Amino acid sequence: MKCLLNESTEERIKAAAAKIFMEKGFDGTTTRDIAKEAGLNSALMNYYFRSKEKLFAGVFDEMCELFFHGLTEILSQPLSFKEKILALIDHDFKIFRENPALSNFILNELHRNPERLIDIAKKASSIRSTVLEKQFNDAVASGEIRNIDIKHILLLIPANIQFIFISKPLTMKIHNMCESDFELFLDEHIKVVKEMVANYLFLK
Amino acid sequence: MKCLLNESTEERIKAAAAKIFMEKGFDGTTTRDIAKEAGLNSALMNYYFRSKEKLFAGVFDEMCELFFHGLTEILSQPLSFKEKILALIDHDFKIFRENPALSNFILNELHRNPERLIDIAKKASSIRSTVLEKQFNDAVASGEIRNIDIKHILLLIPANIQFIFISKPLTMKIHNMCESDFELFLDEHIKVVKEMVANYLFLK
DNA sequence: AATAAATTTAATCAGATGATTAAATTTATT
DNA sequence: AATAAATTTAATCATCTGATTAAATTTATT
Repeated sequence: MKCLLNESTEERIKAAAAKIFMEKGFDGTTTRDIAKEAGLNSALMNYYFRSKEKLFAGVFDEMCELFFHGLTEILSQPLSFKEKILALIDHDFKIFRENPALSNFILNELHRNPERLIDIAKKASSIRSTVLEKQFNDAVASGEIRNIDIKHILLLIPANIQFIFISKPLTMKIHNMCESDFELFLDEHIKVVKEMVANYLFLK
Repeated sequence: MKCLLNESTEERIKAAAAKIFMEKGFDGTTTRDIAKEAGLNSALMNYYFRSKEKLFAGVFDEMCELFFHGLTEILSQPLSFKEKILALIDHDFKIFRENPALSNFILNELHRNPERLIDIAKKASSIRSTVLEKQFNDAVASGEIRNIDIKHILLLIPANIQFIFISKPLTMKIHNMCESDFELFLDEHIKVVKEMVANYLFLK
């Protein structure tokens, strides 16, 4: 019986699982939660995915692709280093804005379960690109970019993009923001971030 | 029977709970985990704290005090706005460095359980201080501080201090850092952060 | 020293959880 | 149309979990 909505059962389970795992984390999510969200019977988790853990691993893998998408797509493009940074900021800000729980989900899971790091390094391989490193060094040598270790840059960018989403509940509460206030704040904040980063990193 | 170490049973349970909750979160922690860590019998959770939830609430409350300590202690001191920012950076960096899992713990819990925000606003009350706001406005008017909404500053500072700890597992993996490499990186990074923030915020 | 109160222990409970099972149903193949 | 294969369902299982219970032990009080 193919489902009512022309979506396969497997896909329905995965979509429901992604939603609930993102909200409640692995431990806080029961197979019955997922089944309810999908409108299916909980035995199907095991029929299609063998275990809750394997279902989670699949969801986590896909979310990591999304998390690192900016790095993999932007940093390998034929752009100057400066252009890459600005493009990365725009790209990542868009991704995280569309998936506000993503960062918290991935980073918390890495605290909870460091073994998942084993597979994750591959996805972040573009960070370790020697091409990028050489490009960076040339930009420093030409006086275009501030002379700091590239590792700091690769931390400053996600810090200033992701933290606002990680701290969203807190920020909204402290400043009494409704959802639309927060959206306006996001628009402003990304401008501040770009200005600050440019001001510090780009010397000419 | 007072325990071997001259610490009360209640304190031993709380300390063990804080440790395990910080590692595994609420859902991932069992009362038996805590009992084992404390070297006690799990029925004592209920004897002393009535429930796992109440034990957690006590631990969470204390961790929030620590999380907001910089804000409550530094922002109310008789310092210029600029001095406050620099003092806050140093203070917070020290707190989070000593408690690297703190930020992830608090912020993830607020995602998982937004009801905890009800009590949290009180602890962050110094953020909403009219004294601070006036001081900030004066500093802007005198051309000392960049003219942006203070909310952005109150986000940039924790972003650049806390994110490095939230993303610690990932950063260490990506850059193949051992613990001492990471400590060195921290020393460098805080310098970069201070320089970037000063460069952007402080106009004279 | 005897008694009361507090604390601790070990066993047990009721409900929840991931997983399994077997039957029912649907889809695919002959 | 009959049969086989795949999918779904509902019940059940074994284990775990927070909580309770009653007995044992320790500490405090008289």
